[in-house]
Amino acid sequence: MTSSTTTDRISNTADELFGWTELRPGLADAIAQVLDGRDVLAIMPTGYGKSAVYKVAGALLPGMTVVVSPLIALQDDQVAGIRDRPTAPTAYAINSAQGERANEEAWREVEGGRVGYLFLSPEQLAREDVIERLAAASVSLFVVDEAHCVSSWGHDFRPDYLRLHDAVDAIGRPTVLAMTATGAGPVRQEIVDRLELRDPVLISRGYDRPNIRLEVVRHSDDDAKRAAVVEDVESLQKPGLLYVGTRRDTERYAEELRSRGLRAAAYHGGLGAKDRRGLHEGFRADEYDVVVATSAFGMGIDKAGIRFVLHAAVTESVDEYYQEVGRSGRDGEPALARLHYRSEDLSLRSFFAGNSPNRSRLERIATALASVERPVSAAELAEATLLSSRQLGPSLSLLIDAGAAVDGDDGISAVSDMGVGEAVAAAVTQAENRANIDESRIAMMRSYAETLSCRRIFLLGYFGEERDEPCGNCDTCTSGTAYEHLDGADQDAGPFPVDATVRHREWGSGTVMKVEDDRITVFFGTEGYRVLSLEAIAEHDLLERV
DNA sequence: CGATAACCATTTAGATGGTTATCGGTGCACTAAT
Repeated sequence: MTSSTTTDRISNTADELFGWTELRPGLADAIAQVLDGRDVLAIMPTGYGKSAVYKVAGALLPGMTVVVSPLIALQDDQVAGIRDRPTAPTAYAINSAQGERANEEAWREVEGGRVGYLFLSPEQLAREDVIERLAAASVSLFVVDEAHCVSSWGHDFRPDYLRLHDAVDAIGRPTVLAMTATGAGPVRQEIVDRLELRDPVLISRGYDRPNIRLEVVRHSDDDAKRAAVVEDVESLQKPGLLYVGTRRDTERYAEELRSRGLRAAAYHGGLGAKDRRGLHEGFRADEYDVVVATSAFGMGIDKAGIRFVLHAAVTESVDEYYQEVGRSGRDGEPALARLHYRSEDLSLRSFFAGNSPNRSRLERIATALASVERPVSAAELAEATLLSSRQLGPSLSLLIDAGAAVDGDDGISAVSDMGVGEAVAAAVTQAENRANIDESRIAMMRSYAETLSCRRIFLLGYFGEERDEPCGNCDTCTSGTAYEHLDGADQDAGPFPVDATVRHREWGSGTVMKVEDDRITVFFGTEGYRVLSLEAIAEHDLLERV
């Protein structure tokens, strides 16, 4: 429990080492819980100062703090930020970009016990040599920054995110702190499950951003949409961000905007590291009116005065949308989040969601697992199947998630009573489930774009915060339709309240995410978000509460 | 799925319309060639 001495130590350390005279609500609480040895999932908006949690807690704990950070550029910023405070404990990063010599120097400091914070990518933590050296050091706090990456990137793009719990165990199971700016219930649950957090404390602050005006403009014609987007950027107060769906569109829009005399730059993952850094810094220094970007632009952008975030294409989920939108108006001044929506744009997202699994790869892995006598490491398995770790990762996690392979303490093994054919079939089903979930997340994005209700009620409801009154600062409130479609009312009424666990005849168990007059939205583990009408539920006895 | 590039044919040489093919996001780490 938080004693006054703990409170004092926290505020003294925050002040003396980092110069913070006051910590925002929730931060001191999170620090106290970490010091108490509790795992913590902290959900706070970017710019809230949540890094203070691991900085202060890490300074007060005896050993080293390991921080898992998704981008090397982010690690550089974080290290530089800490080094700017001479009184703070020493910070180092270890990654492929800074060369052998710098890495070895960092390791020497780690071994000498002189490092306060060590920043690593999940890929580093998948290396055996890294784990051995960390296990020899004394790590007392393990931080997963931008923890939503576990859910959004772990499955296929960066599978090492799903194996972080192994790293935590192997270095002596320090306290785990996961932090992110956003996450609906299912995302939070996945973070907790995947990182294997133990009875975690959830600390969530500041979801609502009342100064951001929410708008959606619907289009049927692509050219008309493009024209409207360009016109918006011209007329709105700068600086701002324009998110588009493809790399090509970043160039196209940026060029068009430049031809109209605006300082516009295109940003996407295909640019070199140098260009990317230059653009970040230029944007921070107000050298651009607008950056036109794919979803690559964002994490680590800590700029207070962004006046608008426009979307010329829908995102893959409401989670991602809110994260991108949340980059505006961080100074508390009015800002605009406007989505230019065409239902056709959803198809690009569906294309990305529908990657079918590689059967022959699954077969090779399942065959190899069936033939080994003892549990093997992922590296051994890669060798045995002649697959690169990158090819192996996604297929392997499918097999594990499908229950066709076991990821135990001493390695990965097959499930004895399951044949190769059966294992592959289970993994394929698992992939279909995942595609269903991705598809349902896109469907929720469609719902947001097409709702006539108050958009803020919709968004906050999606993130599990109740609100009954229309916000007055979105387009549906202004047009009046929000007052004719009151979603948020009567949330507690009815047989299936929000957060209730339910069981569907076909889809298994799920959680009620949202309640409306005549229907409810439920998140199912295998299907994702589904909207069910209360009438149909009653008529066919579809759902029971458990 | 949808946008666009590439290709092809055409009541004759440049431009148009139709069909087919291709591509689309997010980053770590590592390697090989400069």
